Amino acid sequence: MTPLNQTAANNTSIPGIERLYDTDLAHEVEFLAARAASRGNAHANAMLKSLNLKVRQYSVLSLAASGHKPSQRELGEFLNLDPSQIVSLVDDLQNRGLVQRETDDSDRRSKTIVATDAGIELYNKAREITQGSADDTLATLSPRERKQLQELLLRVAF
Amino acid sequence: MTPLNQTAANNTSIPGIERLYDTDLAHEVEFLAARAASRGNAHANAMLKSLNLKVRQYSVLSLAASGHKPSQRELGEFLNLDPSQIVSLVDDLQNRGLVQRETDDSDRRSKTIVATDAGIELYNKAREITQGSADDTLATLSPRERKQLQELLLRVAF
DNA sequence: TATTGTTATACTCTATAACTATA
DNA sequence: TATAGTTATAGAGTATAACAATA
Repeated sequence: MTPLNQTAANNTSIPGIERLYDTDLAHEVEFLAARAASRGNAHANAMLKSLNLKVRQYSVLSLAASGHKPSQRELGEFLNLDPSQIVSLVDDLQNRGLVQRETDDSDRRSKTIVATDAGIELYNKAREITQGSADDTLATLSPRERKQLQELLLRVAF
Repeated sequence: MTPLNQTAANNTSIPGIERLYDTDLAHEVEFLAARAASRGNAHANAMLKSLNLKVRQYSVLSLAASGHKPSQRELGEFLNLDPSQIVSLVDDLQNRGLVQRETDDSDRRSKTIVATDAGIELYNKAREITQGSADDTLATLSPRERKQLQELLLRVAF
């Protein structure tokens, strides 16, 4: 519980939030993940604004453009979103001509979401932007460390 | 763009979202961080319900109990929250007798947030719960990997 | 003038339940 | 009876601007 970086020349408490790096909270993996994700999300949203996309929509578009023909239920499960949220996300992308709903012939309740040509084109632009955004957010990591982080998160995320 | 795990005996597409592990999105660090954080947050919220706390409130309580006497502005910066959100979080905790506002004598605009005895007591219980929650969420990692993840996230989170 | 906390407000996101069509 | 998608709605979270007190 002693503050970090206290020197003889500066024995008053350190100004700014660096002071709080010393707390229990700042050592909790879950807190750090949430903060990192929140920052990354905010930065990506800001950069995607040029395409009138948010990270949420970009994620759906990405899966729609993957060729795997996910159903709405699968999108919801993969993105940790409620089915009703998927409806409005897909509605929006469909109204913009970026994705299409196709009823699954083997189960006519289910609708698979696929990107249109325009959707794929926009996705390619968006992907460059999000990659740039991630480069910014993860700039403090070496390529090897970034790969390590990716692999560790993959095992926690699913 | 070829699906994973396709065998001769199973050359139709794999059911379930595992099919989507093959996508670009599933390899994006930012997406994985967001999903991991979302899951961890949901699980911790569910477990903290027994103390009538949410992760947000727990975070404020933790910093209030740290002995570092953070101001509301510092809480907002550290937790990536708007000042007005801090007001209502602190209001709530204060109404429950868990934290107190103390006006900073060196700058009478600023209010430092400190935990009461009851707040510290509840925090100790809550901390055990969140540790258990993190143990669940991070169960797939070895202690060494967990430490690695913590250190990598720390460098991305701030 | 600028900053801290506060209030008010609008907006977005989230969670829930009920409904339909299919299975 | 159960499931995928849809709709409606209430609740929680977020973002913005304006204000009072203080610097």
